Amino acid sequence: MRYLCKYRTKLTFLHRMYIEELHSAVGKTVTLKGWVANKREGKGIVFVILRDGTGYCQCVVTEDTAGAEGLANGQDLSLECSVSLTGTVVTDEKQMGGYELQVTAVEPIGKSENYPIAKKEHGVEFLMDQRHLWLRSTRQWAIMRIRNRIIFSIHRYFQDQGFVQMDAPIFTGNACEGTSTLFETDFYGETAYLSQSGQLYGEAMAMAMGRIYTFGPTFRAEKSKTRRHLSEFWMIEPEMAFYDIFQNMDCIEGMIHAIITDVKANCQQELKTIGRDLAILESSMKPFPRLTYDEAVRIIKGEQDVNGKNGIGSLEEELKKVSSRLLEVDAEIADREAKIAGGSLKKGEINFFQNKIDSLKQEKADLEEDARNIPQWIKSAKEFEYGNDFGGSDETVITRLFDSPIMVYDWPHAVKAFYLKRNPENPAFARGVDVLAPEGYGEIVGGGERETNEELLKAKIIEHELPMSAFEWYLDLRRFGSVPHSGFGLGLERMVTWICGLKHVRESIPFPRMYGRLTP
RNA sequence: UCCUUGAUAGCUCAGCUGGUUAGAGCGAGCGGCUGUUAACCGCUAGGUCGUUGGUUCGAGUCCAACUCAGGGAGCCA
Repeated sequence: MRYLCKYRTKLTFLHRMYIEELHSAVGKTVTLKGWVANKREGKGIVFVILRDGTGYCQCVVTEDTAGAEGLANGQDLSLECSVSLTGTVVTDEKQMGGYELQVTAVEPIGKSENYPIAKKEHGVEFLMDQRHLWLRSTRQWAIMRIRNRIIFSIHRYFQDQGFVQMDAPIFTGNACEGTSTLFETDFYGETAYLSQSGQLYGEAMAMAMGRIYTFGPTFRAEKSKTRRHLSEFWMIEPEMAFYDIFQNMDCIEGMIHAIITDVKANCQQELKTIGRDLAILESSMKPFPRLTYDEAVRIIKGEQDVNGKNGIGSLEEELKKVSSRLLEVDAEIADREAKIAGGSLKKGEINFFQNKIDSLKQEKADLEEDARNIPQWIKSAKEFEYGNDFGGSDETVITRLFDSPIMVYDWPHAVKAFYLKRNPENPAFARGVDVLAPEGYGEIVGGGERETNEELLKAKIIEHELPMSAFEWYLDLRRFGSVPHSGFGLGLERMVTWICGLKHVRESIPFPRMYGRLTP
């Protein structure tokens, strides 16, 4: 017995493989280690969908190949228990991944009883409470792998060009844009804040390195309950000496193109799993339209069309579509409920109808949400006052008209941050730039050219009622070798959300921290 | 902070204008069928209807307050 165990361990070790490597092992005997993602049973046969983090593979256990003990072990497997399966690799086009394992040995590792996440739709709150387990689901697996790829491609984009990565501090003493959205904490008796941006430190480092980027967590105590907000999120903030706002825009565009190219090349399976419409990613590979604030405002107010489409008009159309779809959904629900009530259906059909009704109800709830929101958006777009910053709804109105991200620049200086440079030709405007993602995703990047003049900066700091003393070191950057420079901040989670086409940012980060959510 | 929607079994939801022992499907347990891909058949267990108070002969259903959650505004990436 002891000998057998030793031998088996050695054999297991020798042939241990990851699912993504199976293409090189057709006809060979290998061992896969992972978790049971799904299981279907028949008489004398068990189908196990095994996942090991690199992919999914159907493994078939029969008495013929695995023996009576193997079959019994296979039958005992439960959802999400861990197991080591040894068997022969065969090709099977019907399977996800294209391969199947004909199992010869089943070695249970860790049990799993009453796994809470079922093969059925769940509510958001329930899933969020189970986030530590939800991450194992196929869809979440795919999203997290795409997130990983995006992070990697961002590093590569900047490293390839010679940018230096730097880490900005998390504890900060100064409030960058007022104190209302900062998390306060005690720092040896002093008040410290959790960083909401590494930008000012990035500027200092750019004067040392030329071009840098930060990549770290940022914290904002905004009590926002929307699909775009997190309290803790990751931001990439490049800062480039001797770049003006237009070179800055080139850099942003290049980065986003690099991310899309990389994700498309390396995450095909993942994109397919989440059902992402790739057309919008394709059309985002061209240069992004660059609009001034003035142009963007005209579009939002419906005074200017884009490719024959009107912003407000298209929202009104959308509203009509929502109402008519709502009627269809209601009719379909009523129809299916009547058929179930009719009593002539078999149990399996009732089950199928019930599932259908559940998802229709979900769609109905979403449509009703839209029906409530869209009129508000139309109203706020019509009433948009020149000179204001864009709100979420304004971004929705304008981005619906484009099939790629757009860049809006030259904002009224009064509504933007103190550190932005004025347009030398028209000081009413600040050289800020926002990148708005299409499909209503809104702002994914905010940035601009920085003010280089010490006196203008001081005036702005006073205007924003910020404590001058906290910015002395920052002003030093203008006193000693000030140069034109620019930078931007990319919200990683918003980027992931857009690339994956998610409904909500909470799925774009492993453990979201948001208003009302601190666990798990 | 404001607006809006909601809270009924482990999960997803019914429960119409207040009326005797609160329902379904999934999941779980047991048994049978099946090279299966969230659609097979049968049986069993499982709920003080978010909390508190009120109206009423009678409240899951009506009213008020609170708590929690979804979405939106503001603010932002």
